[in-house]
Amino acid sequence: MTRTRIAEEMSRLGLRATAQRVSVYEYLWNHRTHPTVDTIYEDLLPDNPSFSRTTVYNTLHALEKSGMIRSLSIESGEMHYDADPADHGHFLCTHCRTIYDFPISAESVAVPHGFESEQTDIFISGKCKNCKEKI
Amino acid sequence: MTRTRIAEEMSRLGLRATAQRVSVYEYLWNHRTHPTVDTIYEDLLPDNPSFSRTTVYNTLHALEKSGMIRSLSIESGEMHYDADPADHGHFLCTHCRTIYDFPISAESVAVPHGFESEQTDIFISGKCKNCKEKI
DNA sequence: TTGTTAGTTTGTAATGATTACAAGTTTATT
DNA sequence: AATAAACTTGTAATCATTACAAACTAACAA
Repeated sequence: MTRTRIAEEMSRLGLRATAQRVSVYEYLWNHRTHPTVDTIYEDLLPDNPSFSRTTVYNTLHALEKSGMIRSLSIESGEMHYDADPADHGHFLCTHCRTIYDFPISAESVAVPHGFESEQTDIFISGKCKNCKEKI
Repeated sequence: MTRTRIAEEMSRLGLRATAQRVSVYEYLWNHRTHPTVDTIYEDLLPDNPSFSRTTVYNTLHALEKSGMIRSLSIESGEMHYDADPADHGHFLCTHCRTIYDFPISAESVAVPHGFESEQTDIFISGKCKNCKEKI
């Protein structure tokens, strides 16, 4: 996704497409590892020396509110971020700490009658295929 | 559940059944509201003046490790605790902040082939029935 | 163009949940 | 009773996140 298209998408959602915001989203789009605020900040800093950690926080909150991205509290401690806001599950390997995406079926998310679901998080932790074979 | 039976269960799992630990578990057993560390601490303090917040943390970690309870990171910020370790979903009402339990079906937890699931968390947030009707 | 205003960025300081640690206490075992 | 291991407690540190205020930037009107 080009920076121009990212900027257009932000404008469409009523967000000012500042250089910093575009950079954060571009980073998330290109790094599907569900990075933390700190990883994003540290990786973007070399190319944007004036970058502030607070800007990363502000941007992520704005993007999440507008629905462009999704936050994952799959680990206690730090938040992770995902450029894909569509419904899918997340698997955290307790050995290598990798977070994997996986598809979920519609019936997975059946809430009780009368309840209105706004956001669904399916977090599973365990051993991933790689680690299971290596250990 | 009596304190004696709680103590027996702890011993069975290789945990020392101290008065403090039994109190924490007894509290969780009787309060199915998924309380936070601070709520547990504040509520138990009047009857146990020497109680320490650190003991609540230590106890909850020990109980979780042994499988007697479950921790929920359904809200960023504070951890919630649940006396029921069996698989079930949690619904957080974004209006009244109540956390509801709900049943989940077996197919909800289908991880990719080769992956080994150790823990499953299904968190849904939205408006609960009560709040939807009142608003 | 210039001025005005609202929105954004940035750095620093505060907050608040959690963990680290060490000294004291309790429990299980001999 | 003696000993060692486990547990409790209070205090101090840690660390992600938020609050805040000043500087900056973009949009828009006169």
